[in-house]
Amino acid sequence: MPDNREGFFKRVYEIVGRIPEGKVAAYGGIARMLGCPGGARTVGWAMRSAPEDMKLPCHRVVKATGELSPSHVFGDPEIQRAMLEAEGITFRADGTIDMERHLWQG
DNA sequence: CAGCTGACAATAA
DNA sequence: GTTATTGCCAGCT
Repeated sequence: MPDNREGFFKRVYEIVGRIPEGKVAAYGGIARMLGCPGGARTVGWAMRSAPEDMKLPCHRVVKATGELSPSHVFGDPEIQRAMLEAEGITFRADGTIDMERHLWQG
């Protein structure tokens, strides 16, 4: 495909914005949709640079293991947890998400 | 121009 | 089962 890195951000924003409510996507999962299976870090880095103006549900993007992203990202550790809980995401006793129930695949 | 960093993931010990 | 290390892509310094 023609534009790859040019619209990498846009591509990530689009995928993240397509995550349905009550579901979560892994960084590596999104990277895989983009065609970059090893671009897990790049996806996360794109989120960090993603402006709030996009209203991207970054809280729906978590690690492949089901762990939430580092707390310092949202400012407080319970922010993402509360958001996902409000969305209908179920957490395990470890505080990780049930990827088997909420793992979203494009 | 070259090297480093960063919201990860997978493999090895 | 847990911990440590390496690999990946794109943007910055």
